[in-house]
Amino acid sequence: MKKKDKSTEEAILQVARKAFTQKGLSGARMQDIADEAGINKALVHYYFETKEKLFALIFEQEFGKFFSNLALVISSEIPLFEKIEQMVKLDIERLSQFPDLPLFVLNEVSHNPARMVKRLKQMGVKDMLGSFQKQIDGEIKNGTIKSIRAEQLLINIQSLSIFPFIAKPMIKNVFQINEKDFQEMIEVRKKEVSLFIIDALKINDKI
Amino acid sequence: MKKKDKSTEEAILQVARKAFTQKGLSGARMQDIADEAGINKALVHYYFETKEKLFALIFEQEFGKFFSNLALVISSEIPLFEKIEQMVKLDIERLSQFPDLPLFVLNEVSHNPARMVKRLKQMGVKDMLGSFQKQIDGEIKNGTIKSIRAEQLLINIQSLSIFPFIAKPMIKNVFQINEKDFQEMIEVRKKEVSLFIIDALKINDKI
DNA sequence: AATAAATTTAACCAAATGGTTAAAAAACTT
DNA sequence: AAGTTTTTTAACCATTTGGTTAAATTTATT
Repeated sequence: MKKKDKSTEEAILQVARKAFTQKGLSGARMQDIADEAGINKALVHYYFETKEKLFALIFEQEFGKFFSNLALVISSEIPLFEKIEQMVKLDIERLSQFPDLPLFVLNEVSHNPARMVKRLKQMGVKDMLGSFQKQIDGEIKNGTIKSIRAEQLLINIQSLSIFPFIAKPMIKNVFQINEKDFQEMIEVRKKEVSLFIIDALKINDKI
Repeated sequence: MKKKDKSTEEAILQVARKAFTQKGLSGARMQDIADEAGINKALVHYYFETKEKLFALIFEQEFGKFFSNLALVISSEIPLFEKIEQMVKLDIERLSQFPDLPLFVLNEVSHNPARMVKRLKQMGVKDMLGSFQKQIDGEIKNGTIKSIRAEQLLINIQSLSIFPFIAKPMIKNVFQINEKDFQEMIEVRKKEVSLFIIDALKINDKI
């Protein structure tokens, strides 16, 4: 039986997303996608032609999610520390919703860097970086924060936000915690990571 | 023609490692492994029986590398800040040698968490964590560092060290840098990440 | 209701893939 | 040198897999 509340196309996309994010391009099976969507395999091809095209579609969507709103926050006109707080919060909340996202995106970008190039150009990455660099250089000159390159800071922010989701099964095993504990740990991070970063940046004006 | 400087078995392992780390379990092909090792496919099975067994072997080796010496440093009897420095240096130097390591290990752990469980027990992870927690709690009581949980600090250290390697192709594209630039950036991180962490921990004794 | 268009399916197909087998070749023993 | 064991290969095999086709069914259109 088929649920008609969602169109067939949507149903396929939803199932394919799950399959690809969990098993990757080579690990996912068209037959499984069809089965799980409750339809014939030929129908998947009817809507999306090839596995590669279906995958490319999913990848584009997920790649978009991966960067969603980040550019907006980075190039917004708010104070640096506030901006860091917002970036961390945004990242962690987004990833709490889509925990498989970063491993999937980074994995596929590694296997096929070309796939990302087009999409990156579409988003205004270059401008974004320029304005952020300026803000940081300003703060450094003001003596508000220690000297650091914008790229390094950006990488630090993203590392601290994203990595725990990539390493989730490892973390759960190493620290012997269950899903609930993990989510609590993430909640703690949502508050503490931005403080951690800000503390690392602040000038320690000992007298 | 075959190079006999390395035994066939070793040659297979070497080629298989490359294949699996780059393409994953489902993406790698036994035929490709045989071809690249310059031998017949049946010979791969002669030495390692099945793809799964060959993969498991490679995974164990790489998983070992992933944690190599970390336990030693964590449970060593040196001051906290020095320990952090050593951990970061160890991590980044190891990953500079094996850049594909973290994505491969974390990816496969995600796809099949069971694979890691045995190996984790072999290493003394539990004791390691206990002693580290004590050291940190000591420093907190001493007023040397801000309050933080050992797990969170450990995750922060690993995030900052490992993530850039996982995101390498993304970073190279976003920041428009080539391989050499990337390696220079990593060199900078080897020095700055530990300072970043230590600064984040230090109490800011403003008067 | 009749017709046309879109959707869905069952049955196939060719290529790829992990794995096997039996024989040849190489290395080792005596 | 003859015999034994180990290593290596060519040729297969069964299954899986992405993809196709032609017919059936459902959904518009008139």
